[in-house]
Amino acid sequence: MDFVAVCKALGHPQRYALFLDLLQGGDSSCRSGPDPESGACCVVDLTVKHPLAQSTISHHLRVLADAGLVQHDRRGTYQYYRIDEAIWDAFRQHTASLQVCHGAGRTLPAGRIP
Amino acid sequence: MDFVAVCKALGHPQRYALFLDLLQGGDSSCRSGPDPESGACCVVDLTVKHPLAQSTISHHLRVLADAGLVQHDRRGTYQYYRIDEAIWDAFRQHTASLQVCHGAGRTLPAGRIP
DNA sequence: CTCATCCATCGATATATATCGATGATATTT
DNA sequence: AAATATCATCGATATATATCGATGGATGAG
Repeated sequence: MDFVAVCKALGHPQRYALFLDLLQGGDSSCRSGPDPESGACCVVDLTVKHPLAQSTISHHLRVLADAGLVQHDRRGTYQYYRIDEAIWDAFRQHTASLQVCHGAGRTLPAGRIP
Repeated sequence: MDFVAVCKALGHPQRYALFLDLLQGGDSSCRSGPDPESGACCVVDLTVKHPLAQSTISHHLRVLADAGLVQHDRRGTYQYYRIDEAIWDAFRQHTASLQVCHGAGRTLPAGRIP
């Protein structure tokens, strides 16, 4: 899991919106069949819900996939996108692990100190 | 806390490195005085540790500050940068709250389903 | 006062990104 | 086979970002 790459992928409003949509399993306006339980979304559905051209949606999904956040598989002419939970969990865990160091024992090197 | 803005700020390798440095309180090579406990870093220290021009470091710190991740205060000619823990905690909490929806009760609208 | 240091800002340049429309590949339907 | 639908890729363009060196303001030291 490349933390910086994931941040970069999520650091764009439209892409984050797509990501949220996938996180929520595409909700009610997604016709994702034949396995609605999987929470997958196809590109047309996303194109309907987001104010972007189809090619732009496709591009953003590719960026998310390159960052590892998203998987996809074909079913017929449809391409179903879904969150890669392992990567997302790894991201969340890494984020949780990054804490401000409150240690008091740091040594200061010699030099001009204001 | 603007999640997308924070992600964008962290979605750059050098900026992430600076962020980690600040998280760790600047560690031993930071002469951050007069309050080493505060975990603050001044720009020169960061310039020494990172392979970037001073103006570039300054720029990245500004991006981090604009995202709310980082605070700074002057002491003499030095400018001390530190993590804004409240914002960072909010980011971590928000990240933790974003989970894949495993709900099974989604409704499917009428339409062509492959 | 004068000099040196810290550092933000400016100007310039190269690279990257976002976005669209058009095109074409693949698969399904008729 | 022909028509239709999904979707990735391509080409083009506009905008944004990263990076540097130079400049100058502010502050502390001598």
